[in-house]
Amino acid sequence: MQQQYLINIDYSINSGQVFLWEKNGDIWYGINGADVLAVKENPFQINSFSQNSIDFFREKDELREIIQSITKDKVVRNAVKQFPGLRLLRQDPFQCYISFIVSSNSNIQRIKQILQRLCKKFGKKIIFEKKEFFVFPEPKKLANASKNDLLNCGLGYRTKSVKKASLAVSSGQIDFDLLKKISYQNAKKILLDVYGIGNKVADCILLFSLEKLESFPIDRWILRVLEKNYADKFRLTGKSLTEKKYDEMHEQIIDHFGPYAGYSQQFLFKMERDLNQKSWL
DNA sequence: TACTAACCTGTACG
DNA sequence: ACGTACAGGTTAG
Repeated sequence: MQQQYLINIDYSINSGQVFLWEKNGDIWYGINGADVLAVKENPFQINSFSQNSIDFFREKDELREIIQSITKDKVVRNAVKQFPGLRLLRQDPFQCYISFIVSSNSNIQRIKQILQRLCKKFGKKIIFEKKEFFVFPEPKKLANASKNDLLNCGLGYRTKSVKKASLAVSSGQIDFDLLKKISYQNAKKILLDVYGIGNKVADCILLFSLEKLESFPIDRWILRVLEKNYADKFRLTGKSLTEKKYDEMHEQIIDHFGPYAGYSQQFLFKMERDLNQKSWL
């Protein structure tokens, strides 16, 4: 019964958490901050340019306990069964932060395109396993970028958000190490002060890069899952998700799914998008 | 407090 | 082909 706690790289990469990944043969290559990762399965193996081990695939998570904890109903049970080995990923915080600011009102293909352009224009070029990569730019670099250069990356109206958010980091207003240490609620409050970050984006950053596993990003896909399967359980009044409603819903979600709710979100999200045959990377 | 339109831009439909 | 809607949301009013 250990089998189901192995890691499935395809599921994990293709679940909307990351954008700067490419598959080459049976090896996935991905940008993670200033680092480049190379990953393959059977057996699972990960190499990195930096040689630092950051447990990107959260191999040390107690999946057995987590899965048991989130399996509170048959919907999650099905999703977990359908995607064995799907993992949350531990991302570089700054890259994650910018990625999800860029994701607003956009789609995966375009998000990827924009982020690739940012890397190419502002990131350092490195050679890893005989291949050329452009890593993710440093906060300072994006904070100092000209409006025009950013626009040329395809950011559109998100240019202002990216610039301000980068400045917030380079100036020290946003300190990811600190955010990791404090509570979910407090860290979220701080993130929400940044222009361009709302509830959903904040929750993505907290879940995917700041160790807040109780975070449960609610986007239109998850909303669909909840409406379809949990209409009786969670209050879903009205059309739009106002800030207050988002908070209320999160509270009900934690009550139901527990402290690892973020993992349940990832399974449900993956399931719903696959069901609708939406494309990934 | 609750609700809506507007927002850059590429791409998928009709 | 060519216009229009829509995309993992946020902000301003």
